[in-house]
Amino acid sequence: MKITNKKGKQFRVPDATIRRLPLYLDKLILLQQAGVREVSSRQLAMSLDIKASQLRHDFHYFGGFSKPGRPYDVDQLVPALEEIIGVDNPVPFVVVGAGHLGQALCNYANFERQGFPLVGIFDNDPDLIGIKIRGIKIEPIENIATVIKKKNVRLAAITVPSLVAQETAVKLVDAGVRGIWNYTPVDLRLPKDIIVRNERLATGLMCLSFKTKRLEHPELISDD
Amino acid sequence: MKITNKKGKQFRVPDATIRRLPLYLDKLILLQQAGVREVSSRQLAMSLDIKASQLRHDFHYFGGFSKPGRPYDVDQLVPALEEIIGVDNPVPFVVVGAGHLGQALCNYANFERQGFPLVGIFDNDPDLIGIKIRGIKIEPIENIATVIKKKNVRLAAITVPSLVAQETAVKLVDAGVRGIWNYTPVDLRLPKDIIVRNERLATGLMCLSFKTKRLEHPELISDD
DNA sequence: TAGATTGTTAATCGATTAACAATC
DNA sequence: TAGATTGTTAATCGATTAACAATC
Repeated sequence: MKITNKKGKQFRVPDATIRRLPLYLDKLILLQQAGVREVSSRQLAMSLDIKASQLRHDFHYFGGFSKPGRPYDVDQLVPALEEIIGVDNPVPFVVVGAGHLGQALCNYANFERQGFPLVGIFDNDPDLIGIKIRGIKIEPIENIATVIKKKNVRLAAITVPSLVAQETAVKLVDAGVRGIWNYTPVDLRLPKDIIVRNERLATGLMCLSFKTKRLEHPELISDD
Repeated sequence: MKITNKKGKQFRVPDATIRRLPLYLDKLILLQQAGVREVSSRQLAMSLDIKASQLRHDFHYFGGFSKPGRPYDVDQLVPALEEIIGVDNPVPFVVVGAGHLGQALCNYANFERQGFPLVGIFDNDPDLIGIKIRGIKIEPIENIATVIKKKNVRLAAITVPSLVAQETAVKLVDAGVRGIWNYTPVDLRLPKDIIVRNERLATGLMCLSFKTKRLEHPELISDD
């Protein structure tokens, strides 16, 4: 991803770095809550099981979080990363589909703590409509557009049945959603400028299975 | 990951390749169910949004799925990949923690279809114990060891509260579990030969946020 | 045969790690 | 000062892509 900073200088941030930024922020918030004021690249990297030089290399794309000789100031670093990642202001999101998975997402307290307030839950099941989860009433799907426009929602999670995944996604995009967190096994067809993140549950189990299988047959492995 | 094949030849399979194997299998099973008999690297790669040469390169580590000039035979490729990934025989797994997330995982029909039968659900909440999900009764956590040993379970998903995540993981490992699918935000400390896969829900939202934020400010981007 | 396809190697590209001067 | 630390560049490592002979 190529981006331009405030001074107009263009630079390219590797995808691998982008994927690590949330992990850094995650750990730093924990440290902050624990009252830690300073952290070195070595400490922070170790807790994330990566090399310190990799962390400094990542930070170097954005530059100037500290000075040579001084460790990082946690209270400075947290807001700096929040701005880079785009969670310096709260980023509201909605969940479409209030089955078990949808409700699990809604109940996940960490989202709010990390700057993602839940502002809407939608489902078409009459038994669910009206029920409150974390203070949010489940609304019928036909209300999606209204809520999204009113609350200026940019992100939505989809946990609906496969059969209605595509049409749900289209409704969301039409209403203004820019990023979709797709928990269905469907390949959504959406305009190129819409970011889709697919969470494929079963592939996680398969990766685990592959790796543990190798470990059950030591004669088949030789770790280096 | 370095492995040795049946002829005793050692070779190293890149992690990136391992991560793609389940995706290949996933698509191929869909094709098989749709009655498709043959597929070229080009077709299969396109549906996964990767290059055909990458797919052939990946397959080349395991070798011999087809012959030059002939596309792949779906009915041959599926079992071959299943064996490589380690799902040629059913791989039973259990879910510990029957809250919304746990129940969502239990209800996910695709696991069974992909070779991962659910054989146990555990929770300590008296209101949940005894309830059946997909024919499986929720049992108290103290029963974990018995079930795992009896059914020879190697994989377990943890969706318990953070506070008891570590002790739950230890119980599982002591009972014989080799791979843990960790849905808690806790860094589990376990023996090195135990494979842990962490699913960090909040980082998914953060990645989405980063990318959509850039797209909202076109002046900050220049995609190449 | 002509067109399509695989297996396989080489070339390119990207990501990680090491090294170290500058600094506290 | 001595030890620890960052920012930054160069070196290494790994992953992707291109190219093409062999084959159907």
